Amino acid sequence: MACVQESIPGRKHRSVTQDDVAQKAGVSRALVSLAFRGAPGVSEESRRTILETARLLGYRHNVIAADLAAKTRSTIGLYLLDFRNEVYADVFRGVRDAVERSGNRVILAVSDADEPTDQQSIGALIEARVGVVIAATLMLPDVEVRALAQSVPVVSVARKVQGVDCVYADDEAGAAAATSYLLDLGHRRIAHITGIEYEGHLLRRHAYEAVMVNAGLRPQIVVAHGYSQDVAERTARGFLNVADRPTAVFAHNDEMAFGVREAAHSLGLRIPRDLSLIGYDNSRVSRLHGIDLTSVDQHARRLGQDAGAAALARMRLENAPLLDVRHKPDLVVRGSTARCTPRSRDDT
Amino acid sequence: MACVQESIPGRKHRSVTQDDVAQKAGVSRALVSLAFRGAPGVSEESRRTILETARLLGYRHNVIAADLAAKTRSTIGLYLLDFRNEVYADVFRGVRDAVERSGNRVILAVSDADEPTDQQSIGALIEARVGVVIAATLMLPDVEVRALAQSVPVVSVARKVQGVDCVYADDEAGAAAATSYLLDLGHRRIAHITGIEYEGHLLRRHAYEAVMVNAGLRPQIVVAHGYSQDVAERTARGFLNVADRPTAVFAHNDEMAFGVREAAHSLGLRIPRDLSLIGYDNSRVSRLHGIDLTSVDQHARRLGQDAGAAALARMRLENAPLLDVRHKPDLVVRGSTARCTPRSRDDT
DNA sequence: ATGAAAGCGCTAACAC
DNA sequence: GTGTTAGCGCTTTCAT
Repeated sequence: MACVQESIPGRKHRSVTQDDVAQKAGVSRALVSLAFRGAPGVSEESRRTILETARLLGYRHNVIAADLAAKTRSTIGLYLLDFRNEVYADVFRGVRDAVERSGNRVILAVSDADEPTDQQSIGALIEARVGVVIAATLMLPDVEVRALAQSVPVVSVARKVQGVDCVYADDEAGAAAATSYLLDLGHRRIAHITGIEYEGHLLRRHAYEAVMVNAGLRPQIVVAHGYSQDVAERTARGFLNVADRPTAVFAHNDEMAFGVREAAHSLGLRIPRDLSLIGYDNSRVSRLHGIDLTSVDQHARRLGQDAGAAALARMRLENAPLLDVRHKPDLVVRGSTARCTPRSRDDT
Repeated sequence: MACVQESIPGRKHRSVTQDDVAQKAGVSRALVSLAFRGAPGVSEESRRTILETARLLGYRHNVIAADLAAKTRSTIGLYLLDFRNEVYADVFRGVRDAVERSGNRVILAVSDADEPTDQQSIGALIEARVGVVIAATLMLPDVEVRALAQSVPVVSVARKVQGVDCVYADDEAGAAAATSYLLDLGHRRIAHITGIEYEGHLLRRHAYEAVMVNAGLRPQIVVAHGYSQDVAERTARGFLNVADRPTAVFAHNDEMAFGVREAAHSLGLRIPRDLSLIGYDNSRVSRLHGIDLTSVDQHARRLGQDAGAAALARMRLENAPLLDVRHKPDLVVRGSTARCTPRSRDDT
């Protein structure tokens, strides 16, 4: 959301300062500063007069200048991969839950799952002098993430990266559960649709492959040019429109599952009669009547909460031991999955 | 997302400064500063050496300190009412479209449509010394908004407020179109579900009332305790579960429409056979197969873009004339609305 | 074209 | 308890 170059100069201003308050109240700046932070060493009387005159003058504490003077950084930078995917709104809400009452600001950098801009976005956060970066989800290689972590502590959400704080769900377990469930329903031609490859997020794909191979089946992996509904829809129109199409699809996330769903419908395939479908994220939409999508819940809001807490902790103790929080995802079965029937498996 | 009180002190740091660069390059700080902003009055040679040593040292421009020194404010504060409602993610993306390449940061304050916290959230933005506040959507009374605008210029999105920059869609036109469409389909018992009252956002409701009264019909307005799907669902279970239930519902927004939809289904009512439904926002979900919700599009991303542009303009020219951008909303007809049949209108 | 000095609004030592 | 003195990292006159 920001970059170096030519910035609009910004609004000139003249605001009420601690000096103004000090003069009006007949005390020194320092005392005003102390009073305002509830620091000890200020008499009840002074404190009261100071706070009162401050209110009268419309003074507001300048956290920016305070950070500069104290050589601290109290703002948290939050990087979100994509706002079209509800899961990131959930992460945001989780972070907010955790940070809300702490008095720390959050500044945002949002990227795009079809054309990620991690480097640049995180750069902007660093430029804005954030104390910690919470990143959900980084597509950079692990080495690059560690490099970034040299400039500022990073809390990686939904992806494990060696060497930085991590909060994530067990993707392998989630993907394995989804794939196994489809196998149990009798499906044999099960495809997996995913997006651009990047280190550390091949876990779902690998787990799917492992389960398939283990069952003596041939994995069918379709790699789309991104992770959005649109991209998935275009891609799915291709691989669903063939004679030996899969009878079930496990999608990398709900967004992509929705794309597959739209494509299926436009091809006259009905879910789950002709095609079983599983998504990932258990988004609110997946729960709607008429959508009813079987999905894996990675409890994104919870991840956000933990990440927020981790960020605050990292702020206080620069050298605390690295965090590695792994949650267990849950498969939520709904109506988009059904037994494989002759109708769906018209080849056998 | 932030408040005054007891903030976590923040991370101590020690970063590379312009001083470091100046020393290493054998010039003065001032020159480094100039060089870095591409200001005139620096020889090509100096500029090159400075930029090069900066890169070597890993120097990053400190926009925070720069703003302080220059007495400017280059950060934009963005207030969003609720993240569960996709429309606000769209506004965000619009703002980003507009601000992206300008080099200005955006800091966020997100509230909750069921328990709004406008005052506090905007306060936090002011505390963070933003140059402009873009607010979507404020629930404060107009007077209060104008009061806030004393501290910092406000761009109101999706709501018209006299005395500040505004970017919004014509709610009366949108609501009238929706209501009229239901009338045209033969519906007579048309309910409108909306949330907590607040000044300036009664427009949809008023337009609905006007159209109904004009057609000689009795308006049925249901006021829920918020604007979310959950709240709407609970409320709808009540007013749909009666003998002379409405045959059509016009909801304040898509979120509420989804709530009504869930309630209807849980009561065994089918859409549109037993109940016609219209939402507001034309969200991505409304377009999904199986949802297919008739809705009014207020082009939220576009609103965000205009608001972002307005904010940047306001930063440069404090005293530019006030903006008042009104867009035309569009009714998008889908499958959730149908002619009123004896089946749905079992009373006539 | 370059440097010196002052100051943005605040905090942090240390003195009184 | 309260005031004084230095800065934080940067921009901005104003000299040179």
